[in-house]
Parts: sequence; C-alpha cells; structure tokens
Amino acid sequence: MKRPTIADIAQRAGVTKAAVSFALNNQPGVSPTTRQRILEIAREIGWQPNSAARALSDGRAGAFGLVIDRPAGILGAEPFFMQLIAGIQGALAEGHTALLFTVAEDRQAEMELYRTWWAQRRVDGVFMVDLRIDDPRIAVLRELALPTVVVGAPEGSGGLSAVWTDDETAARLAVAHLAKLGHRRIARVTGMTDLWHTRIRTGAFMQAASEAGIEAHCVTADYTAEGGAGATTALLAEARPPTAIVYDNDLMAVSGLGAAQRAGVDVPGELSVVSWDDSVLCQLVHPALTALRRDVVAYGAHAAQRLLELAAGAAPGSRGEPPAVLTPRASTAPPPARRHR
Amino acid sequence: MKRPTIADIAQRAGVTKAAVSFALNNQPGVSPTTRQRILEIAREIGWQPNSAARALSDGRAGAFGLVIDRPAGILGAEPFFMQLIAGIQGALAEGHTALLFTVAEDRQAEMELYRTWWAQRRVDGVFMVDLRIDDPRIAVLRELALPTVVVGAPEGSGGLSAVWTDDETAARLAVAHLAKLGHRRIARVTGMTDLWHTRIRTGAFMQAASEAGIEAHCVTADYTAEGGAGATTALLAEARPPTAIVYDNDLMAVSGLGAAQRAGVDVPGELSVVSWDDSVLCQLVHPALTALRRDVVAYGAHAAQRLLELAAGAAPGSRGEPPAVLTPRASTAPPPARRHR
DNA sequence: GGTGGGTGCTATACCGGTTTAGTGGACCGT
DNA sequence: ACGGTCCACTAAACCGGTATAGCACCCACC
Repeated sequence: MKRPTIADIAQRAGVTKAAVSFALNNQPGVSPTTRQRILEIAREIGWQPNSAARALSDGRAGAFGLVIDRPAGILGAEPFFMQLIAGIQGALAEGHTALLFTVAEDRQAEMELYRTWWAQRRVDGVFMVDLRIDDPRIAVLRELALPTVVVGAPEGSGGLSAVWTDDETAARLAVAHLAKLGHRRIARVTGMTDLWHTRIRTGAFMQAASEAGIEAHCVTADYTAEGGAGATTALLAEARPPTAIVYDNDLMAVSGLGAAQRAGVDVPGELSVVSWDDSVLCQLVHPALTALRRDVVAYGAHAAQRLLELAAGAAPGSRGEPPAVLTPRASTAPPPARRHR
Repeated sequence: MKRPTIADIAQRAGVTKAAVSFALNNQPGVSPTTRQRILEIAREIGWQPNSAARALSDGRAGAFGLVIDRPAGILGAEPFFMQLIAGIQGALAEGHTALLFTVAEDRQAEMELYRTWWAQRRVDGVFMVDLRIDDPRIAVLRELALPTVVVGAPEGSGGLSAVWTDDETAARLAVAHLAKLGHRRIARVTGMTDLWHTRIRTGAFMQAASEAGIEAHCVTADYTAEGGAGATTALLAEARPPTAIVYDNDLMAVSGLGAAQRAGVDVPGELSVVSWDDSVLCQLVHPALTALRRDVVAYGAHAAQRLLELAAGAAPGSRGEPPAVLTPRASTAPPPARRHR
C-alpha cells in the first residue's frame, strides 16, 4: 500500500503543497471553499501526516519518553506503572503524540538515555518517576532543557514541573483510621529512603501519629516482597511490637501479611495491616487489605496534560492531585486487649 | 544547547555532507584517512543522527510498536508484560530502534492504532500479543504489510512470524509432576478460550493427562483474580472435586489459593496448586506456589531480534523458545487418601 | 599517448512536511 | 483611469539526513 502525501492531495485539488498545508493546519491563506475541498480530499484518501517529515520540519518529535529503572522483576509486580501508562496514554491518544517507554538497567543508563533521546530529537519531553533526594537526573534534564514532568514529589524538583499526590493527607487518613480503632503503637514499612515521596510520607506519618498521641516508627525496606517480609519479621520480633503496620506499597503489604501469618500472628486479630497502594493484589489475599486508594489513571492523564502544555511552551508549574482515599477492608481491626496503654 | 548536524561535521572536515554521510555509514567513497578524520570530529562534537531526518530519508521509523489491550486494572498485576518489555528493550538498546508502547481500550482501538502508526510511518514493525483464534488483527497487519512478530502461538499467525514457548512440554511437565505425586483427578483453570495459547495448552494438558491415565478437565476463566476465585469455588463444589488445580497465570493461581483457603480447603493437604506463570507473587503467598517458570526476559529479547531481522528484510519465520521449567514449591503434595481411585 | 577504469570527492536531488517571499488579480477609493 | 490593499495562491527554501550522477585525477595498459 502506498501512503498518500500532501503532494497527492495537492495534485487532486489542483493546488500546491503549500495551499494544502495551510488548509490542513487551519492557517490563513486559502479560501474557505478551497480549504473545504482539500480537507474533503484528505479525508477521502485517508491522509495522515508523516511523523518524520513533520518532526524534521517543525523540530518537534511528536513523542514523550518514560524511563523506569527499577529491576524488571519488581516492576512486573508493581501495578502502579501500568496504570500510570494507561492514564498517560489516554490523554495522549487524542493528539499526535506517542509514548516511548523504556526500562533501564540503572539510573546511569536512564540519564544516558535522556541524552540519546535528546541528541536524536526523539522526544519532546519526558516523564520522570521515582524522584530521589539530590537526584542527578534533574541536572541532566535541565542541561538538556528537556521539558519534564516529575511524577511524584513537588519539592526537590529543582524548578521542573511536577504532578504529585497529597501524601500528607493520606498519612493522616491512615493514622486516623488506626487511632480510631484503638491502636496506640503503629509502624510503617517504607520504600527506599532516598526517594522523595518516602521522605514526605515519613514526615507526615510521624507527625500525624504524634498529633494523634500514638507511638509510631518507620523501618526501611525497598518495595520488594522480600523487603516487606523481612521488615515485618523484624517488627514482630521487637520487645513491644506494633499492633498495626502500614506498608508503602501493596507488594510489601501482601508479603508482610504472609510473613505475619507464617509467624503465627493473626491478622487482623493481633495485627492490623494497611497498604499504601491499592490494587487487585490487596483484594485477593485473605484477609483482604485495607488500603489507601488513589486514581492512578487520572494521575497519569494529568501528568500527560501538563507535559503537553509544557512542550507547547507553557511555564513550568506543579499540579496537586486529590489525596488518596482510605478503603477499609478486613485487615484492620481493634488491637488485642493489653494490660495497659 | 545546539545539536550538531552532519553539515557541521562537513564544515569542520572541509568536505561535503555526502562525504560525511559515507564515512559515518561505512559506505565506500571516502579514503580511510578522511573517514578517520570525520569519525573523529563526529565523536568529538558528540554528533548523533537526527532520528526524524534519518526516518524521512530512508523511510524507516526507527521504532517498533507494542500494544496491549487488556484493561489497565488487570495489566498492572500481570508481571508478564513488564518482563517482556524489559527483554525487548535489552535487545533494542544496542541499535537505533525505540519502542512505542501503548495500552489500548479494546481490540478495535488496537487495530486503529496499527493503521495510524502505519499511516504516520511511526513504526517499522510491531509485536503482537494475546493472539486469538481468527484474530482480525492479522488481516490488518498483513494488509498494511507491517512486519510483525507474534508473541505467543505459531499456529494461526497467518504467515506472520512468531516467537512461541513450547506449551505442550510445559503441560506435560505439570501433569507428570502431579501424576507422580499420585493425583488421579486434576483440573485446570484457563484463560480466555479464544486465545490461541489457551487452546494449545488445553489440548496438550488433556492429552498429557490421558497419556498418564488420569482424569482431567478444564474450566474457563479470564486471567482475573475474580475469575480464578470463581472457577476454584466451582471446582471445589463438584461432586468429585479435583485434588489438584493448574492455573493459567499466577494471578488466578494466587486468587484460587485464597478461595480454597477461605472455603476451608487445606493446600496442599487436600488440594495441590500449580501456577502456569512464575513471578514474585507465587513466592509471597503461603504456601508458596509450585509454578511453571520460563525466562520471559529472554523471550522478549528473542522477539525483538526476530523483528529486527524482519524489518531488515529477512523472511518470515518462527522461533521456538525452550519450554518452561517446573519449579516445585510448597503448594503441591500427594493427594489425600481416598477409598478408591 | 590515447583509452579505460577505478578512486575520492562534489553537486544535487530527494524524503514529506512547514514556512516565507513573491505574484497576479479583484476590489477599493478618488 | 490609476495607485494601493488585500486576498488567494504559487514558487521555492528549509529541516538533516541518504543516495545518485558526475567530475577530476591518477594509474595501468597496449
């Protein structure tokens, strides 16, 4: 099959390429009747712009990039990203922008990929996830002047635009839920501490607990199943173990639940479990997990909208998302009766 | 920052663009010394080809496409795809080919996307997953003459190339494992029946069971957690329930395990469970699931290699992968003692 | 010493769009 | 009747590569 070009349209319409281009781009320079005729022909022969030609001509690639540098093994079990991509896709589907998606070995490879994409003019902008404290990627992206939307934390974005969820409120919701059930000593199993949102969550979690007048502490894990199980085992072995644990993602929550059960700890009788991410995983285990649910698809869509604006020349700026909603399920209950406190 | 072009190189080297192009592409037409000088300059100023210019000139997009049309909710919990993408990526990283990844609403949207990609010359080829019986996508891709690698089943690919795993052997392994443990009546919870690999698996599973002289039947589900749980409940409610169940993916296996446990059925004491996909999920539940494990990353890499060859003009042809390996874990054991047979 | 052939390079067309400068004609006012 | 505008459109350049035709030069050969 042969792909029609504007030259084909021009020939049929008896005008030049330029006239066709004007008509197709709503540019002045053609009469309404001619414009109509051209559009008609274009539609009829199924013309679509050649993305390479357009990219070469107007200097924009017509694509955004997304790199994730978590190991493939973890990624697979992480529902967050697929949903994010679905959301991004939804917002991009309308226009002429595609999504380049890559999983990278490590942060170094990710930065090299940004440079390559930039040098090859492959993308007009990128989505950046998993922002870390003093993240070296920021310098690279700023140097390249590549429009960027940070999906995650607004602080530390170094002037880049961001789309972020209100983790303070989410932390407050989780703590309030547990406090209301009567818990006085709770813990949280976190993701990597050098991630911005881990820091934010930790701050908010500790403060919410303090305000609620209950004991709290956080132990560090790494979003993996093993990490979640290990942290759980360690917490349960403490002299005065917590009566509730909040996990930073669903994978660790499910894995922590398993570890607790294996240790003979009844959930929710002896231990309440809350997951900071909701996915089908939370509902298929027994007991089903109470979770902080957020609309990740909408999140991705908003990030994409922001990046579209940015690439079109809009000023950088961040956008907050509504906070997560706490969805109570079977994994949280009042703590076991104790002697005191 | 300004991106250097071959014109910049040409100017510095005191030659024309054409000479530079010859040198950079290992084309004859320049002397070894000139070539050396040009390459040196290119390296020095960090030249990279503008992908749009190259695409426009040689008619290839420099990208492959991958569309998945399962709902975002399911996708997230499906580790398979992320690993596949990681594998594809690894094989593509060397060259100048990028990956366009999209999740589509449905099959219709997927086909429209193929047409759009084709019309816009966005991709040089696509990976197609979840091949169905009489899949309408095949006709579209053939009509567009878009190089395609079907990731899944070789039959039914309608002349398209495919990369496929040996599900016959895998089925045999699972059945043999259960037969050896002493099971005489087993069942399988399948994915959608109109998927090619479901059909293949069913045929192989039934035949392997027949050859092993044990009863077997399959019930249809849909890869979702709910589907897996529902099918399990139904199986356990049969007059003579199976003593072992094989699930077509890990999500259904985990969910089926939960359903069995909720129904008060001991695993593996009263029911053995095997998952036809191995991921971290299988290891984090209790008991850990016996699973058919395959190297999905290598699978993706091979698919990418095949598509690279195809796009370079090679003849269509399929490639078989090594069969899955059965990894025994705690979820399979001898069946409970029975009166007879 | 003219012919033939290869080498090393230049000039230029081309891919398919966008954009700018230029042009012919209708229309306007006076 | 004539100069000035505006309109609708054309011609051509341009983006950054690749590919082809052609040219100058050198060497070999009979």
